[in-house]
Amino acid sequence: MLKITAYGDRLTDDLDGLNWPVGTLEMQRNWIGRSIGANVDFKLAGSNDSRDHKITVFTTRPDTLFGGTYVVLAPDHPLVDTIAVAAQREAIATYRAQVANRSDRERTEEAADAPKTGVFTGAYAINPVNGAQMPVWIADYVLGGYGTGAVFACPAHDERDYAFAKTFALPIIEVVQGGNVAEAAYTGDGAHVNSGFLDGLNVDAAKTKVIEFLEAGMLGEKSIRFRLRDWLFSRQRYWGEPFPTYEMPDGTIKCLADSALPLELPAIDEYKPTRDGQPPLARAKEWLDVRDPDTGLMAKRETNTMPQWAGSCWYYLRFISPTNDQVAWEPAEEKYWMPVDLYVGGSEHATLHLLYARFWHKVLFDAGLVTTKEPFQRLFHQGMLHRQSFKDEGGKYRYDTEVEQRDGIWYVKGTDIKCATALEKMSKSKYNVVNPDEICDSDGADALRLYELFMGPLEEGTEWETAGVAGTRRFLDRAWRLLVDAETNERTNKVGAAGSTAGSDNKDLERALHAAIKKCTSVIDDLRFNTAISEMMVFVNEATKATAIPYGWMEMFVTILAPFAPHVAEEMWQRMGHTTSITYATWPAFDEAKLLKDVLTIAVQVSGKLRGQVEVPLTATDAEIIAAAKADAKVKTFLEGKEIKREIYVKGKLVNLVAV
RNA sequence: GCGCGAGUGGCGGAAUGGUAGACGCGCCAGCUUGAGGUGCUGGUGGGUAACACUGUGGGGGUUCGAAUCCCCCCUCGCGCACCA
Repeated sequence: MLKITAYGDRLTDDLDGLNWPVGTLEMQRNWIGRSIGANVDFKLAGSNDSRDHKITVFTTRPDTLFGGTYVVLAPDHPLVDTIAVAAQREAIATYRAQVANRSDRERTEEAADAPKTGVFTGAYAINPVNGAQMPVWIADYVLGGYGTGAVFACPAHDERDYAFAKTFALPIIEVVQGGNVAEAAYTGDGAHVNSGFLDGLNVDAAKTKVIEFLEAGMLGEKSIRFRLRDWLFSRQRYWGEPFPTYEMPDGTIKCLADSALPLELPAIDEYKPTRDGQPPLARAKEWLDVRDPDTGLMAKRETNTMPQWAGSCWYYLRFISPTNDQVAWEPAEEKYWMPVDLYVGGSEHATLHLLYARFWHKVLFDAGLVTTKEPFQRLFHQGMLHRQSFKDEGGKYRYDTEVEQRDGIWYVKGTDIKCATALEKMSKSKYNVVNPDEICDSDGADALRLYELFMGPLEEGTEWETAGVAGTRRFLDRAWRLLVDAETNERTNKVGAAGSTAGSDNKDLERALHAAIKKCTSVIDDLRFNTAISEMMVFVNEATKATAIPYGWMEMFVTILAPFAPHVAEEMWQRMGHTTSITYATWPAFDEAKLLKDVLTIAVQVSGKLRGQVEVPLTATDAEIIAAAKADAKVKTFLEGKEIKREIYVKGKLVNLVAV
């Protein structure tokens, strides 16, 4: 077991400084599930309480103690047998049997207001805040494994307790104002009532005050609980890192000496557990026996292996010093590289790998082996590609090449076996993957890569459409032909020799170039590549129409294309006469001034509706622009007979004439 | 049930308070071609002869102006689920 719960607070609090998707941060918080509340002791009442038994409950709402009307134990709570009165024992036994019969599935599909079941134990507990006697019940909505396995119920302000109280006609006492407890539990904030020394306080203030009261009277204390459980870190499988430990005849566990590392998996004949239920490693009879160098005694190796996480929890650290086999990583390099600046990975890791790795990293931090408290500063989830899948009547998935459509219905080819279709994430097991090798063969790795980036925002995931690759392929072909004649495979003279400035009076082309540079520059940090590719397409479309392209402009274009289509860009770079890789080319700077047109095109609205467009010189004053807008023939017809109440000018964009 | 995210042409998607539909796929037309494909040029939300008009899941609101902000609802995806 690894004591991950000991890090629950830090794993929650340290999320605050991370640049992660908000949904993922939320999922981690929920998974760790920190609840801040109190443990409260309830003494047992009645004649049979000569023994010093008490029930400790955990609650996040100690402020509602005055509204407590009964206490519930989990059916398997150890006190049940002790406190149950004789008359109820049979009913309790029956109920426990019933609960044991319910499947996990049944249990987990239920919600807070699900129908409640339970049995009275016959015992009573005393409410520590007011001395009230409260019946003690058992019910399966209280879980033995969470908190203390016991709760006090305040039906007025908890949905589950409310449903239970209604079922068994238990009293409901309002202690927080704001809802209508005759109809439903009220879980919001409000002033306390019927609560003695808490009356008038809101929830937060009342919590603080009641915890002070409990602690002063030795009746309970503040308590933090986690939904997260400690981590069982062993598996009864072959394929996992073996634990470098062994068990001495007296049962003590020892670690292998450094000189005996690394411990490698032994070869075995069958990767299955043994007949008597031992893990597969128990099959390696000779490997199992090891002599303890200290005592000379024979000992047994551990047969469990580590789970898959053992490697994924620290591989990023090993990547820092991959060729050094003397240390796991070098401290100086760790200092230089850590934390990971950008981690791109699927959201399916949100609560497992990403939590486990953070935990290991914190343990290593406490041991002084890493210098950052968090491993992954920025996290980005790429979306998943989806594609149509086909499943035949027998439930077997089929490849798209195995099916055909007749009269709008899909069949397995040449048969009458119908197929259901669904849009699902691409997966080998769903037979709906597209083999990227085939696309590389037909259209090239650059066209494939470009299309994947062009499909939409990287984090969103979308439907794969193979036909779309044609678009990025066409774009690359067109870019290539700016430079190379398709027929002769020779340099075109559209782009002149190095230094050529022919075509530099083409303002539209220059604007498209600088717009593309600007976009490519900004999107690389944001990982929003799709719009950058659009801008490069605009440039290529413009350049295709141009008769000449200045050499320097072409160089800039090829440079910004390189990160997106490295192979084509590299070849274009060479064709332009370069002898060193484009990787070393300087990233071009864009010029804001070159993004401007010679004239401003101003949209003209009348009362918020677009009615015309006017072109004005860049030097026009606001007043001149508004005058030009009013003078537009089409605009005039909409102003006819109306009075202009307001004139709004949005710099460089539009004029809105509000007229009635 | 709770939490997070998303709904825009035939399709993928642009635009995050200022001309909705950039760019691409598909489709239509013209040129090129013996033909087909490729390539090039133009067109393509709906509606209309043309305008007016209409249009970003639905309803309401704020604003001179809303896909964008606010409120209610619907649908879909992901996660968690009787956690006291």
